[in-house]
Amino acid sequence: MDGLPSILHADLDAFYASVEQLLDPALRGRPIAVGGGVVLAASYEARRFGVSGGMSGRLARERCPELVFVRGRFAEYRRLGDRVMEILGDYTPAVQRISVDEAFLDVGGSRRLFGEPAHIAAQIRRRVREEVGLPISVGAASTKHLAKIASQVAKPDGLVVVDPGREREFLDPLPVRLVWGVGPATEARLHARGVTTIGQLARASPEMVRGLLGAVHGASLQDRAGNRDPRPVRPSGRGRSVGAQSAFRRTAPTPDVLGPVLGHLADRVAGRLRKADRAGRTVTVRVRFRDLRSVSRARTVAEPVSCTLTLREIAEELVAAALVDHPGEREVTLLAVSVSRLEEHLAVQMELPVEGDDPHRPGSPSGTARMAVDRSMDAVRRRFGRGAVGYAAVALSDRTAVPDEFRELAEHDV
DNA sequence: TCTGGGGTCCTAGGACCC
DNA sequence: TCTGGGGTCCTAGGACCC
Repeated sequence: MDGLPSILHADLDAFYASVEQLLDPALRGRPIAVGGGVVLAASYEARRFGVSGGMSGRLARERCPELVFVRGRFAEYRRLGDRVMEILGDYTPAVQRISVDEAFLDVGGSRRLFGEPAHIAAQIRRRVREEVGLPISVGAASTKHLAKIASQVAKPDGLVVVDPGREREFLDPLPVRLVWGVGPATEARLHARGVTTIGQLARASPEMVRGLLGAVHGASLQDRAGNRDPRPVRPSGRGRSVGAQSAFRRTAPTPDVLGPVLGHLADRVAGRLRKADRAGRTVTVRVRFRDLRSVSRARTVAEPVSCTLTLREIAEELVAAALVDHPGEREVTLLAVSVSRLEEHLAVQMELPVEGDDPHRPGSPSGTARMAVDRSMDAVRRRFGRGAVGYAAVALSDRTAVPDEFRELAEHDV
């Protein structure tokens, strides 16, 4: 798949930490971590000490005694990420945003206006630096996958253009871990077969790779390694599921403790669904035990759910079922609730007369009462913010608690 | 390093239908 | 009576990504 390098991948460097250093000059050049109990992001200065995202704050401090912790200004991350995306949008409408700080662009149609892709990439980097004040790395190549690898190689604060005809030369010596879809488990299996570079994966026997990793996964990884994965840049679609989870210290799984946690999670999930005028038919819960093993239970219902109380009840039943199946587990460390098989579903709807009183039906008398509760909560929140009313965030989580603003940054569009 | 929170996709196997 | 074979929907778990 040699061709003109018209795909760009733009990725802000150590985004949260860079924003903090931008907003507070005293932090520049110093090792900083965003977060407290858990490191949500680390500056490059901190990474040199072995500090990385997901690490406990205590370990990070051990590795880097002069590490500066900052709380995190999440609204600023959203605002500055949006400004960067606006700059990208100046060069093409074909922008596929992957997360708050990362996007693909197809600039194939932008040559006449803005010049060659390499030139556009350089302009983007300069404008983001001058107009926003942040470092951004860009990769330019003939495919999304190759552009993404190029931007990773370019970091920090660099530009890598993979010229047509030189794709193999660029790709072959790189570690196989850089292939999109190769995580720790796949990497270990490939290493066990002596496959450590992308070139080796590209040239390995397809039978061996498919036997090792499964037909579909194996074939797609080899396509990527061989640069035969021509997926187009397309503006991101709507999400397929909505979920929320909460980790906490070891807790005996009694209904009086887990009920409020599930109420809070159901409220977050159902509130987002209603805001997007959607509802879903499959409810899934996940329960994690002390040893970090987890189990899930799911139920698909006939009528799409977006009501907080209904979701909470289903979640409670599923969690109870999971616990019954694992009677030996005396402590729980995480609960998750998610809703999938989403459908369009206007949150404000007519009261439909139906016989019986199944509260799970939106038109039933008690179903209508439930919706009225949701609607008035939603209205109060629209005026006064999410924290104004509702299920209190549960205080089970102390050290590991992550602020709601951070959760919102990770949310995909529903 | 014992691990936060948001997602996606894939697979195997069972239930059920024709 | 026992049987083939395909399709769909669903559940549980795993791997991966940002």
